Amino acid sequence: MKLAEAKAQFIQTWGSLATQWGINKTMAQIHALLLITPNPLSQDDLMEELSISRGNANMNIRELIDWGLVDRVIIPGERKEFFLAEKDIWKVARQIVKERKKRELEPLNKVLEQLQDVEGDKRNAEVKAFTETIGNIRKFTGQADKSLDTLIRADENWFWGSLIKMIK
Amino acid sequence: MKLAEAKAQFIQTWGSLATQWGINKTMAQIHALLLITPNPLSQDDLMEELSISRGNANMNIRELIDWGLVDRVIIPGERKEFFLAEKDIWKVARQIVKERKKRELEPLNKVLEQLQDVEGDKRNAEVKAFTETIGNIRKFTGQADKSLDTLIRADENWFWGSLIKMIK
DNA sequence: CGATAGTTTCAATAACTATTGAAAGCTTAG
DNA sequence: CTAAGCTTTCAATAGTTATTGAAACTATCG
Repeated sequence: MKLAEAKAQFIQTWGSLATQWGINKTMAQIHALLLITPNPLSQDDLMEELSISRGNANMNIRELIDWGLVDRVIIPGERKEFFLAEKDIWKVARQIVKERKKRELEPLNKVLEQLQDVEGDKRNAEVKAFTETIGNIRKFTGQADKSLDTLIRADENWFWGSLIKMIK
Repeated sequence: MKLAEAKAQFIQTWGSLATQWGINKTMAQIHALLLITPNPLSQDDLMEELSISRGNANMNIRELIDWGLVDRVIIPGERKEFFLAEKDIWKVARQIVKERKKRELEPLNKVLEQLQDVEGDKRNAEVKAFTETIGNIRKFTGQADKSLDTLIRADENWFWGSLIKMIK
């Protein structure tokens, strides 16, 4: 397979995978392109390679920076801004976990906490089923919360190493 | 908080969380309602409680069954079909991981494998960066694949227990 | 075998989300 | 200061995905 073809396929695969995870396709494609490009790219480079508009490029670059996956780079002598992605996939994964945890798991935990105490007779089957389910979900999300914190702080070798040892 | 209100909030929270993960809102809401309901519900019950159409209900119930999260239940003397959700959240989570792994991670691994060998000079910076990134992603997804398999097979206490011991 | 209760399908439509592109806003160099 | 180069915003529009509802289908009962 030729490089250009392989690049295109990677960008497109990454983009469609992202949509299945509630992530904007363009955002994933920009990220994919930056991941496989050794040097920083300008907004115009991204627009051209991916055939996207200025506004779209701008918005999604900003989002990627906000997620901590891409950095702005200044190249001396150039007026334009350039962009560079973190290449260490383990760091990328941890960063994504960290952000999604903050944006989703933590708010969910707050809601569940409020739902834990409903008024009503505890002997009523409906009330009982509700509080029980919410309680179990809370237990689960609470454990997930702690474990993800550890994972976020973890060093690659330590984490996979321990997990693999634990598995055997 | 009153039960009815709490139920409604849980259903709506679960539904909007789902959309952030590429899961259909109605599917998540039906699942949420079945999770907090002790007895099996009919399609008509679901349609009424969630104010959704027959077609929508039918389609998403089928999808939930397909994901292994909901079971069809026959109640003697009743002509209708009833539906019941698995209440053990740990089992639910494992089932979701199992399905997403099968539907997404495994196909991704196949694509990455093909992308691994591109033609061209290995000393070329572009070729080098590409093969290196793809290689790293493969290493990562390969490890994730194995670890998820273990997690899927794992028993709750064993898994969290070991993870917590490992963390400390 | 109808008649009836229940289920499934699917084309039309609605709702939602992403994308464009032109205009406004900055920033820097001269 | 102001013109040129570059970035950001946002209302309009396109594209995508979800939902409806009526018709077709299937199973069950007397």
